[in-house]
Amino acid sequence: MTRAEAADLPDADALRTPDRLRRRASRLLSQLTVRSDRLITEGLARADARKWHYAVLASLQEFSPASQAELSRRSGIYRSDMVGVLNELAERDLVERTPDPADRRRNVITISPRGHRHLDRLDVLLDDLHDTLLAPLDPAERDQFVQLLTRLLDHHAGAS
Amino acid sequence: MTRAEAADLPDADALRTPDRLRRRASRLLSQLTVRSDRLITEGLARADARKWHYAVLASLQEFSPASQAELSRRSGIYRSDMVGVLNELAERDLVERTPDPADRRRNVITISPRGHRHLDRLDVLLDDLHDTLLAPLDPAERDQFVQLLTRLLDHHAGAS
DNA sequence: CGATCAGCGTTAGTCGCACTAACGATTCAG
DNA sequence: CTGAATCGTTAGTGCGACTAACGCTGATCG
Repeated sequence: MTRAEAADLPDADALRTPDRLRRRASRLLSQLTVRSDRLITEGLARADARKWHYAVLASLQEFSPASQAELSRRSGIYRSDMVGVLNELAERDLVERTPDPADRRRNVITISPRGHRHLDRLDVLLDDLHDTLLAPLDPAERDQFVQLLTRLLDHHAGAS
Repeated sequence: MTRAEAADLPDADALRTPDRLRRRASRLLSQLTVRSDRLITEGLARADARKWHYAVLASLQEFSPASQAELSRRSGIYRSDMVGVLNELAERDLVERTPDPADRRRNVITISPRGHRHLDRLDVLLDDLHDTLLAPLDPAERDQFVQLLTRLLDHHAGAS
């Protein structure tokens, strides 16, 4: 019944990881995240998109036009990196960037119709990718998992 | 009762993240992992250690002396990076590295008495760090969390 | 035996991501 | 009016996962 029955495998545990290691939540998290990131990144690449595109477009859809700094705060992307992301989005005509007449330090970022359609596509794509990511879990467990992650993240999202 | 009562905060949601984003397991994972990694790394640094030190020492403790390649497979550390880790461990006299007379390609890595003691210290340190990492969860939830992570990781640990 | 292929330890280097520092320009606060 | 804060932007750091290639050794097999 157990794995011990596989006695015909000579040195089957040659690549076994010590339990001490396997049980550590920190390790499980980072290992799983590497896989998750790869899955998502490759999936989005097939749609000529990156994770940040989604983050910015989603933020824009929910909170109408916004400045770059505001998008940065909402999406968690550093404003130094936001520049490049918006360049890519503007190249693809998913977003329009115009100087703010009311405050000439700011840019006003607006999501375009193409941007909306693209976001919709990314949403179904991501649903799909998350379906394979969470494949071994049934719906209730997926909710639980997301809920646990959310609680942990919220708890550690305060002061640095 | 709800957060809506905080009406005295003028534009309280200036840094709010769209729900679309917050719910994605992939995003929760990577965000949480950044925090978790930082917590662990900083905690271990205070004991003059790194994550990999623990991984290697734990592997050694469970599977007596081993070659570098074997340690690499068990711990998930690339053998190109294993070199540096073992240098650090050897510097600290936590590990001994000697050429294998039986197979002159290999090195035989042995954990020293100091290494055992160090590993024990790291274990309690990590227990502590994980306690703060998982602080918002009660014991049952922590088990659940680890179990869900394990199932997901096992599922995605196959062919790459 | 000899040739070939695989595994070992090591060095070097790539790529992407989170993050910092500093800049000129603008706006806000005292 | 002066100093502080905010904005967009450029450049660069540090680190973790990962690849490529090397010289050496050992195993395989005709």
